[in-house]
Amino acid sequence: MCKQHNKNLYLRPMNKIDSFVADGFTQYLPGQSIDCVIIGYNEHGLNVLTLNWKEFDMWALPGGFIHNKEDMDQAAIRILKERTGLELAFLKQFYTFGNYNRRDFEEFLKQFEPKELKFQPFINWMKQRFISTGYLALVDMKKCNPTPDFLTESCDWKPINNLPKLLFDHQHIIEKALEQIRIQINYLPIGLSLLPEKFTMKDLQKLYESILQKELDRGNFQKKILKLGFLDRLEKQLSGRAHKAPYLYKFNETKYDYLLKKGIGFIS
Amino acid sequence: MCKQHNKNLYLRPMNKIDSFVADGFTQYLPGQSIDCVIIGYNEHGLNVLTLNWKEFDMWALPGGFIHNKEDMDQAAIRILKERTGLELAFLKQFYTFGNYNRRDFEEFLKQFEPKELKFQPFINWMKQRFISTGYLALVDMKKCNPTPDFLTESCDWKPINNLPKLLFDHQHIIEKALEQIRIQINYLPIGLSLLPEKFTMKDLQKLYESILQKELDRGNFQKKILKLGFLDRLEKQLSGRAHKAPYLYKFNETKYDYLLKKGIGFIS
DNA sequence: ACAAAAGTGTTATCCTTACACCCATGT
DNA sequence: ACATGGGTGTAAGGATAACACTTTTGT
Repeated sequence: MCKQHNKNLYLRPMNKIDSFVADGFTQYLPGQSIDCVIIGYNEHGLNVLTLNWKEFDMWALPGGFIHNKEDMDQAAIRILKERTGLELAFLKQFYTFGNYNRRDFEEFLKQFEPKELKFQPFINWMKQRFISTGYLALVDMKKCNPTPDFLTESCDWKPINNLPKLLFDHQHIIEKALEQIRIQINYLPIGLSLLPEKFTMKDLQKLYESILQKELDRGNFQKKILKLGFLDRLEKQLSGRAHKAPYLYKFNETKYDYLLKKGIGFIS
Repeated sequence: MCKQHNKNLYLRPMNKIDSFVADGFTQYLPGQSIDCVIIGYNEHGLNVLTLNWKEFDMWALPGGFIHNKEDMDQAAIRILKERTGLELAFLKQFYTFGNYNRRDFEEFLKQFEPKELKFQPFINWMKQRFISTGYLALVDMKKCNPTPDFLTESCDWKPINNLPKLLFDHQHIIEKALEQIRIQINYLPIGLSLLPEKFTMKDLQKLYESILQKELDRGNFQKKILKLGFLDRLEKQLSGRAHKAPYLYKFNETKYDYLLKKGIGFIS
C-alpha cells in the first residue's frame, strides 16, 4: 500500500523542491490551498489517505495549490489524481477553512529549523496565511495507488478511528468531512465510489455502519435499500463458506445518478 | 427600505474610494472575497439584499474582502453588519466559488471605460482573479437597515422570484444558496431568523412554502411542527378579522438551539 | 446434525396524508 | 346567518423496528 521513497529530505534529489522554490509558487494563487480528505473503505472500516513528512514527524492531508488559470475543482481533481492515480471518483467540495490562526506554525518551524538558507523562499511561501478549501473524495482503496508528493516520503492509509497526530488543523478538517458524509448519507446514495463493482448486501451494510457509527438491523436494511431501487441483483456468490451464498449486487448507474441528483431521504 | 445616496460615482465624495485605491487593498488578502446572500422574508415571499452600481447598471450581492488578520467568518459578520446593521443572525458559509472564469470582466469593463486614470489601481485590484466564499444569512427584514457600501449607491431588497440581471456569477451564487436552504430546511429548524419574535402558525407555514416552493397541508404542518417542540404557544392574537383568532408562537431558544445542533429530519 | 449467515416474513407501532369537522369572529 | 379562516380529529395507507422463521451450505 505504502510507497517508500528516499528517506531524507536532504539526501533526496532536490530538483522538484528546488524548482518549486525557484519559481513554482509564482504559478499558483497565493494564500489559497486545497486539502483533500480522501476516504477509502475496507474490512476494518473507513480510512483516510495521509502523507508523512518524516523529517518533521508529522502526518498531513494530501493538498496543493491552485494554478493561476485553473478552476478550483480542477485543482482538486489534479491533486486526487496525483496522490491516487484515480481520475473518476466521488469528489466534492465541503468547506472552506479561513481562520487566521488555523495553521500553528510554531510547532512546524520548530521541527524545520535549523535548515539551509536555500529553503528560506519555500518557508516564506509556507508561512503565508492560507485559506484552504476542503474536498471530500470517496474512493475504492483497491484501485488506489498512493503516491507521495515531492515534499513527503510516504503515502499511507490510516484508520479513521485511530489517526496519528496531524499537521495544523487537519484533524479538524477530517472531522468536518465526516460530519458532511453523515449528513449526506441521509439524502444521497453514497456507496458506489467506496465499494468494488460487485458486493454483497452485508458489505454495503457494514459500510453504512462504519459511516453512521452504529449497528443497523440486517433485515430492515436490506428491505430499505432494495426499495430505493438503485441496486441490481446479480448471480449468487459461490461463497465456499459454511452458509447460504449471498447475492452479489452492483449499482444501477442510471438510477444511482438520478438519485444522486434528486436526493433520497432514508436511514434513521 | 432603500437609501438613495449620491447619484453619481464621479460626483460622490471620493474619500472612501480614494483611500481604498490608495492603500485599502493592501490590508486585504489578495484574490479572496466574500459574497453574502442575505435573505429576508415578507408577505410576498423571499427577498435578497442587492446593491446597485448605477453607473454600470448592474446589481450585485453584498460582498467584501478579508482583512489580513481577520478570520473569514469574522469578515462575513462584518460585511453583514455593515450592510444591514445586524449583529446577530443565522449566518453560515455555504460554498466557495473558484472557477477561473467566474467573473466575466468584458461586460464589466465595457461599462467602466473610459474612466479617469486615478481608478486604474482600483480596476487592477478588481481585475485580479478572485475566489469567493459564499455566506448565507437569514434575517428579519424589519430589523434591517440596508446600507450601500462605498462603491454603490443603493441597497435594496429584490424578490427572489423576480431578480434583476446580476453581476458576474451572482445569480448562480444565489441559486446555490437556495439549494442549500432547501436541503437544510429538512434537518434544521430554519425560521427563527426570518420571522419576527411573535408569529402565527400560518406565517411559519407560508415561510416554509416560500422556501420549498410548494403548498403544504395546514393541519399536518401544524401537527408536525408542534411535535418537534421548538415553539412556545403564547396568548391568542386579537385578530380583528372575520374569523377565529390564531395563537401566536415564539421560538423556544433552548430547544431550538438544541435542534440546530442535533438536526431534525422532517418535511417531505 | 449442526452452526452460521443469508433471505424473507410477521407484527405492533408510528408517521403521513388527505380530508372532515367544529369553533370563533366580524360583517 | 354566514363566510372566513383557525384548531383539531379521523381513517387509510405506508414506513419502521424488532424479531422470528426458513433456507442454504461446509464441517
